[in-house]
Amino acid sequence: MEDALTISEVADRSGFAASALRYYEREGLIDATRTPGGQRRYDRHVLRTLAFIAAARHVGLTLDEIRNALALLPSGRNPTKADWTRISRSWRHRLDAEIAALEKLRDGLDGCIGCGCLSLQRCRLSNPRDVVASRGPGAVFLPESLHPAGHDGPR
Amino acid sequence: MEDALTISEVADRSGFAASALRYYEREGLIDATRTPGGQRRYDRHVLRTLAFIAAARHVGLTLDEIRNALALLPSGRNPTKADWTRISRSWRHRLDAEIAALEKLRDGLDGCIGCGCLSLQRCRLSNPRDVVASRGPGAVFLPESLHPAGHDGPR
DNA sequence: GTACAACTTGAAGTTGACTTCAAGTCAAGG
DNA sequence: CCTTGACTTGAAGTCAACTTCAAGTTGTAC
Repeated sequence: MEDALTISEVADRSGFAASALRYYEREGLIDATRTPGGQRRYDRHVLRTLAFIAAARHVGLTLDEIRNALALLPSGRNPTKADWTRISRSWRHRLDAEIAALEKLRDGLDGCIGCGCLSLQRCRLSNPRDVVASRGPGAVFLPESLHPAGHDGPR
Repeated sequence: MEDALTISEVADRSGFAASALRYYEREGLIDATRTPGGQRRYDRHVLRTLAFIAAARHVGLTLDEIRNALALLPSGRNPTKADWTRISRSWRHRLDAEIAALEKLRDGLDGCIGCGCLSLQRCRLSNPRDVVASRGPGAVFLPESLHPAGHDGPR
């Protein structure tokens, strides 16, 4: 069958580096069969999974979250359109939340930093929950909906 | 003068861990004077800078970018409202761009993954720049293999 | 004047998502 | 059969943005 793709073919077609594909396999996000000699061979099916992973990473999901999402796919049969729709639906919420948070931040800019009132005590920009850190280390400010800096796509 | 804050006071008031404040100082984002014994003392002014840093991190700027932004502030006098406005203006663009990208992604979800057409060749979700490797032979992995399941609309 | 919390430093550790490397093995064309 | 490029592995390196640690010093309350 012509279904068997080598790792470099998958790399070329998916845009992921071969090393990333091996990493994803170790992490349990994709799988591959092996030739008698031990080299990986991929079903074309993996390209769709990789497209999903790329989009999910784009949205800011961690590999851990993506693994969980992929676990919702049926293991036996090929995923249907409804399957993909179901697991991508949660992104909607995440995206909506992120967009809302960013818009709030943007609108806050004009009223808060823009007006020069940037105050730790009052400003919801820098202290959105008005919670002063007695909580754990770091990242007190960042609502979870926002992905931290260093948002890099694949490759 | 009551302007001199210890590192733990600044930590409490800003929400940053003391270790982060030392790190930011090493990285040139904030500065501190020293007691004769070598302990840090901060001007209250630093709280505003930290609020700026927190908000900027929130937007997704790297410390490097933030350092550059802070460099635009006048070094001698206290920053005025106009100064903060000026350097935060670029965030507007960044935020607008991020929001636009997320909205595009979200809207793409319904049309792209949502409809089950998730295709590496065409989908702007996974292939946002429309950079296609060699225009391969046709629809290699278009959802022929997928069940033509009932049309469940988005949402 | 002493106890003790708060502070100091440099170095090393952490996390996530990979990449790079070294040294060896496999697959396919001629 | 031979060559050559693609592939394999585990280990180690990278990056940002910190945190943690160990060992020693300072500030201040009593």
